[in-house]
This record gives sequence, C-alpha cells and structure tokens, in this order.
Amino acid sequence: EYVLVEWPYPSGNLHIGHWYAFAVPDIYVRYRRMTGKQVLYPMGFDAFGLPAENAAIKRNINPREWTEQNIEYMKGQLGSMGNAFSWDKTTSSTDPEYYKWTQWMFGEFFKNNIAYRGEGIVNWCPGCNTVIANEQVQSDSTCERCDSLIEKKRMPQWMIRITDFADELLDGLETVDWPEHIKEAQRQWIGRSKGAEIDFELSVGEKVTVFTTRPDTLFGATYLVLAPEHAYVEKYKDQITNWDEVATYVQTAKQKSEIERGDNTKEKTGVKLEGITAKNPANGEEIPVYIADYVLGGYGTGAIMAVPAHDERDNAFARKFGLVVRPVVAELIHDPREGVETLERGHVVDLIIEHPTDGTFLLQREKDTDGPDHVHFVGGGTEGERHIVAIQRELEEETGFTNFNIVNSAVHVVDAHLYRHTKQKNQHTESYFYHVKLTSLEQIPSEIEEGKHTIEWVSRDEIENKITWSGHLAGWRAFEGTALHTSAGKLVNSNEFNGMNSEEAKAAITEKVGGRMTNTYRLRDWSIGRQRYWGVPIPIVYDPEGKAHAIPKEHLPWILPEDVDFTPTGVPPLSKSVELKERTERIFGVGFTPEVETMDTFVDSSWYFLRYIDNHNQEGISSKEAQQDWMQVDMYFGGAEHTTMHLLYSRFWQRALKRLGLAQHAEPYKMRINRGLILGPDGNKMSKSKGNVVDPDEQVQLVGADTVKMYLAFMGPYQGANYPWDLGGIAGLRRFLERVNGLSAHITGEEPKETLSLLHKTIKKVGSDITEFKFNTGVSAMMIFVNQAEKAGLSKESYELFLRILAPFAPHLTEELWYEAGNSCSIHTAEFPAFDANLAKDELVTIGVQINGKMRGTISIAPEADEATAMETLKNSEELQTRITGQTIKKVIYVPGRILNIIASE
RNA sequence: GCCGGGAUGGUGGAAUGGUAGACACGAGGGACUUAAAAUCCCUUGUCAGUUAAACGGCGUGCGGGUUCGAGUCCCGCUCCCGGCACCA
Repeated sequence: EYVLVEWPYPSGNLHIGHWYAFAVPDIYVRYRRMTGKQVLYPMGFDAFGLPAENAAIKRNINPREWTEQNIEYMKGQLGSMGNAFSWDKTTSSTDPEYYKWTQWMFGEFFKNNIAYRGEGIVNWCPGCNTVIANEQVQSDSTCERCDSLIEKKRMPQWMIRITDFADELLDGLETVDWPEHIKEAQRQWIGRSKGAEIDFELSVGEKVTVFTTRPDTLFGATYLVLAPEHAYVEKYKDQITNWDEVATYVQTAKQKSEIERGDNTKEKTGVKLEGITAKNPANGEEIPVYIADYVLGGYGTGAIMAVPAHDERDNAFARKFGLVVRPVVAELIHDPREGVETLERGHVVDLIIEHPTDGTFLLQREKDTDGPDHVHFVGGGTEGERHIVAIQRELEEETGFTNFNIVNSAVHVVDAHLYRHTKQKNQHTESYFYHVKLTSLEQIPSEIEEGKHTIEWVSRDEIENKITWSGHLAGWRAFEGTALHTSAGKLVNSNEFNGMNSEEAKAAITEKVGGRMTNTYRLRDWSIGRQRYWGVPIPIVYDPEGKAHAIPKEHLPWILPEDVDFTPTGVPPLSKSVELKERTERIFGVGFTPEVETMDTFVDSSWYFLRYIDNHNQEGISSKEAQQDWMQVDMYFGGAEHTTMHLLYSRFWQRALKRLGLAQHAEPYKMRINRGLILGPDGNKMSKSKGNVVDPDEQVQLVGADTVKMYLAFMGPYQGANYPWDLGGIAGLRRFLERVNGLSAHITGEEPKETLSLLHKTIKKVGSDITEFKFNTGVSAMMIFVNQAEKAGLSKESYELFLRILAPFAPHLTEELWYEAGNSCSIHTAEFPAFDANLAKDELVTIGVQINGKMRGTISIAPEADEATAMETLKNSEELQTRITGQTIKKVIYVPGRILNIIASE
C-alpha cells in the first residue's frame, strides 16, 4: 500500500500543523502494517519557492544554503515524531537528481505541444519593474515592497495546456474513490459549460468571436461587451473616438482583482466604444459595443453578446446604461385556478417537473381519497431556488403582471431530485406535493397543451412511479419592459425560429449564423514561468533566430547557476548569470541564449509521488516495475487548501505522462482525505504576530511524542474541521498514557467476563475507527477500556492484546511495555489482534421507550428480541406500565435494539 | 461575488433517522497530606419545584417542512472557515 502525505516546505521549523499532517496518518500506516500490509510511507521536501528567496535576500546568502540547513534541521525534528517513514525513499524538489526529471518531462511536454509559449496575465509592479506574486499584492492593490499600484499585464509566458485535458479530468473523477465534496470542488473548478462561439462583424472590418451558453437568445443580443483587456480595444484605438475615457476605464480595470470584478453585488461599470459598432448576425441589426470589467479576458473568448432580457448581469448593465432590452424567449404562464391550499411563508408546495425546454413547471398532485392519482398543472417556471413569496413579489414587480395570486400562482424551480414534500388532507382529497426531476427530457411531451400526458419518474427512495397529469395553461408569454427572465421557453421575436423550444433553437440558430457549438471551461491553461531565481530552470534554449529548443536529455539536469544576484532589479535573475550564458554557448553554439525563467513550484509537487517509489533511478522518473508495484497512491492525506489546485495539477501531470506513454496509470490517487487546521489556543489561526503559536518541540519536551500524537488524534475527526489547541486538553492524554504505563499492576489471574467482552468490543471499534479516520473515537474507546480494566482487573493476555491496539497511537510507550511484558521482538511487527464476534456482542441492550413520540424511559432487552417480548418487558416495568394503563394502544413501532414507541390514546 | 465545508454543554467533541451530550478538558465538592502538588472518589446541558428524590418543561446557529420519531432528511436564511489560478 502506498500512503502519501503532502511533502512539506522546509520553512525552518516544524509547526504543529506538520505533526497533524504526518503523525496522525502514521497511526493509519502502522495499523495497516500490523494487518499484514507492506506500506510505503515516504517523506520529502518541496523546497523551491519564494520564502527561501526572500530569506536569502535578507541574509545575503544563497537560498540553497538556507534550504539545506532547514531540511537537515527538520529531518531531526521529524525523527522525534517517531513516525514509520520510509526514509530510504526520500527526495527533494531542489535535488538536481530530482529536477533533472522535472526538466526532462517539461521537454517532453514541449515536444508534444503540451507545453507552449503563450500569454498569461500577471501582477506587474511598475515600482519594482517586475512581476510579483498575488501574496505580495496588498489589499489596496499596492506592492508590499514599494507600495506602487499593481496592474494586470499580459506577458509572454510558458504555459501548460491543461485545458486540453479538461474533459479527461472531469471523467477521471468517476474512477476514483474520493469524498464527493472534493470531486465536486474539482468539477466546479474545471467548470465546463456547453454553448456556442458566434462571430459578430465589427464596423472596423474584423470579426469578434463571442462565447455564449444561450445561443437561442441571439435575436435578443442588443449590444456587445468586450473585456477591457481584449486585444481589439488597443488594436482599434484610432477608430475609438472617446479613447481617453476608454483608456482610463481600461487602466482602472487593470487594477481590480478578478474577485472584485466578479462581484455581482456591486454596480456594473463600463464604457461605450464610440465609433465602433457590431452587427447582430441573426437579424443584421447594428448594435453598440461596450467594454466592461464584468467580462473577463481570460474566460471564453473575452467577449460576450449581451442579452439583457435573459441574462442577469447583462440586464443590470442595460438598465444602468439605458440599453434596449428585447425579450426573445417566452415563458409559460399558468391559468389561475381555485381550490388550492393557501400558502404561507416557508411553505414549499406542489409538484415540480422539469420543463421540456429546460424550465420548470409547478404541479400539484391530488389524490382523491378513493380514486386514482391525478396531477394538475398550476404554475409556470422561473430559475433559481427561491422562496415562494419572494417569487410572487418579484413577478409582480418585474412584470407588472398583477393578478398573481399567491394561492395558486405558486412558481417554483426545478429541484435536483424528487422529494415528497408535504401532505395535506381535506374531506375529499389528499394532496401530496413533490419536487421532481424527470429522468430524461425525452419522457416529457414536447408540446404541453391542455390534456393528459403520462410521465415516468423515479422517487427518492427509488420506487418507480407513474403519474398522469393534466395541464391548465394560460399560454406562453414574453415579459415586457426591462424584465429579466433567465429560464428557457419558446422563442419569440426571432423570425423563422419563433415557436421553437430554447433547446432546439440553440443548435439551429448557431448553425444559421455559422457559429460553432463548443464547450468552454472555467479552467485556464497553467502559466508556469516565474521570473525568479529559486526554482527549476526551464530547460529551453533559443537559437539565433529566437526559436525555442528543448535541452536534450544528456545535458540535464540543467543546473541552476550559482553566480546570480537574485535581489529584485526588474529582470529575471538568471539573465544575469554569466555562467549560464557561457554554458549555453559552449554546448549549443554562439548566438544561442538560455531561457531565464524558472518553474512554478506546483510543477515540482505534481509528480513527486512518482519519484519516491524509485528515487535513485538514473534512467527515468521511475521504472515501469516500480510504478506497477506501488502506483496508484492508495491513500493521499493532505490539507483542504490543496483541494483544487495541487490536486488538479498533479492529476493532470499523471494523465499527460500516461498520454505520452511515460506512466502506467491515468489517475495518481485512489483515495484522498482532507484534513483541517490546528488553530491556536485562542481559536485563531496560529501566527507569530498573534503570539498564539504552539511549538511542537516544546510540547514533546513537556509531555512526550506519544502524548502529542494521541492528543492530535483525539481532538476530533481527521476529516474536515479545524481544532484549537487546548493546553489543558493535552494533559488528559498524558494522564491516560500514565495510566496505561501502570496498567500491568491490575493484571489478575482470573479476568472478569466484562473486561474480556469490552476488550473485544474495543478491538473491533479501534480497527474500524482507524480505517474510517475517526481516530478520536478510537482513542475514546481505549480510554473506556482502561477505566474498566483498572477497576475490574484484566488478564496478562488481554493486557498484551490491548498494547497491540494502542501501538499505532503510542508507538514508543507500547514498545517499552511490550518488552517489559517479556516479548523479545518489536510490538510493531506483531499483528493487530482480531476480535471475537461473540465476545464483542451485547447480551442485553438498553433501549428507549417512547409514548406518543416522547421519551418516557428505558427497558433492558436482548438486541434480537421480537416485538411481543419487548411489549412483555414493557408491561413488567412498573414505572412505564402505568403510563399506558387505561389507554388504547393504536400502534407499536419497535425497532429491535433501538426503540420502542407506543402510540396510544385515552 | 463564485465554489467547497462547518455550527451540538463553560471547552474539544460523541450519536447506522431511534435514550442528545460518549470520551476528555475545565469547574465544584470530598478523601489522602502539617500544607501544597500529584493521585483517587462524587457532581456537572438548562429551567421550575420539593428537605430530598422520583418526576416535569426546555434544549443540537435561525425560520419552516417531512416522519410514530429529526442533531441527522428536505426547503429558505444567518454567521464562521478554506479556495479563487505567482504562498505552498
């Protein structure tokens, strides 16, 4: 088994977070070894990056010096943890034997067009005359070093074509056993949206391509918006008559972050490009062109067609700038009916099905008390999950459509699944209200008219149902004025496409105007060039014509030069190396120049798991055999902060290697677990400035490594949450281990049955808790056992079994006690004990007794006892029996081993 | 803003839809001690009430819903944490 933890950055000192990251997974590793697995648990260092460079500038030394010192020191600290690391498999990203292969893979990617020279957007500091990291940009968009105003700048950059793998990376998620929330975060990060690219002719005689997810609304495109950084803005500045205004706006936009620009709560801004117009390819209409920062240069084509009637952001913009809002999609309006229950705030009603054109209906299913089911259509659709009252208000405000009656105009949205929501009864009818998602669109009649249709759907509990419903429609209506309607429907104001469904119209309109159906991804290509010293040199040389060549394998590693002044001066540090320049000319010839950028450190950490397994390999990243033996990683423990970027980059890297035949597996990690943070004792994130940093060395000195490790395991479940370090709490774990240390004094000749039974329950629970990463409840179970064993005594045999289950948690102490008990080989080579299912079983359990749903007492009963026995036991209980005396028992709900609930009345 | 996650006693947390608060910390009381520390024992969600107990009401961020039964499932909110592409 391959258990991986994220390799640390050698900042100089282990912090408590490192302990949490490495010592707690070590419990899992030791447990798996004790169950007979051969487990690889490697450790290494991700040692390139900004902090070393900054430290080196400050101390006027080479970053290598600083880094190597730190690594040495931290290895010693890691030793004190007592982890079962596979140190023979270690590596470091800064080791030339490691980065040789980082460079080689880059070269392979370059030859195969996965790496390319492109354009990226960077933070440019005009004061330092250099690119700076996001981290160095202060909240007011100024540089942390010189306080100059930072701007976004397009620059030539080495890029990695990760977008080419977007679909694969999405599909690959279906093949790994990760928690759903991590998969979902990755899906969202990739952000695939289906749509079309459509060309608009500009008055300057060039076409601009827009991406839209709603080509069906093309006839409603009443203006065009370019991102402020769109190339045409600069290119056609001579045609733009209000250039000063435009230039000012572009400048302002450059200083905003994407997060600010995407903030939908802020008022939209933009400027019209006077002198340039565009032609709507659907109807030939001449429309104005704007620039606005809500359109991002890096997403889609950096240009949109604005359809203010059917897009929220376009609508807001159009209202502000007084632009034409033309509805082209009509939505269904219901026919108000009588006799539907009054709705109250928070009361969600009715049956909702997905609309044939992708909107929603609201339906009510009524069941005659003794007749067949039928369903009435009572509402039209809108998008977004909203409260019924809010929607009514909204409809009235936005449409002026005043006869919406809350009683029967309930409009709701499609829900992701079916769910039985409410049930209401009256004299003649019983109404069930459902949210429904139909299993496929084909199952819905394409034309919904008054009449009967059969719809099949699958209920939440997967019981198939068929319902018949009849619709009462008032018809299709295009909302007027500046109203916004984002759901699909039937086309209007769209010439020959009038009457067509949105979904069909998407393809039809795209085809008519010569557009292309395509997907766009939120994911962008990965910019990996850094204008810094302390990184892997990008292994490229340029020939005298300026053409890039990958440095051949025999010249790798392409060593990072030492003769470099890396203080920030505005040019990449490597450009100042004489040695690098001479080396390049010596090897490749006069006139050849080296690439002077280094790589993003995310590259280093995208493949380290492939090097660990064969870290001395001279022929390649790792041998085929080593990959077959150890890959994929069975368990990858890491921080939640790496959920999207690192995890996606490394998945990409593995896939790219697979595509080039350099790796055997498409996915690197079978399973992933995210851990939370350890906070300071005050509940805040630990930081030197807050003075709430807990030093693990100090803690180890104070209470011992086993105690620190167990305390971290005991804090709470390993997955997810953040926990404050409690200086008192750790004392409890120290106390526990001291009691274990004295436990042998309670060994007796004859052991009480309870102790043996509890031991087997504990073995069972600790084993299952470790595999579920619930180390906290495993520790708690062992505490309960020790409490019992101290009171009642335990046998020598039970004592040793107990030491074995404690061994993964407290490796030092248990080893010591194990030898003291007379064993001659390490406890860590012993087997994790198996439990006896009979001994681990309860003979009697205490279950709750409810009367009319209220807890009224408990009874003690065999877990498998039947209902009659349970009722008998109840009647024998004096106290509970009186509560039902004289009452009629209407219903008994008995769940063996869980609950007995008596529904009774006078 | 968008995406992912979270909220349970004084604190960290426990609880396959079935006795809410296991286990631990802290606090209070007691034993041991000249005394203190350490250790051991008891109490400890909250409110009312009684000498006391039994018992009763309330209670898992807020508002609704489903269910015999909801911390757990559904809908709508609030607040907090992580990520948002050059920190790693």
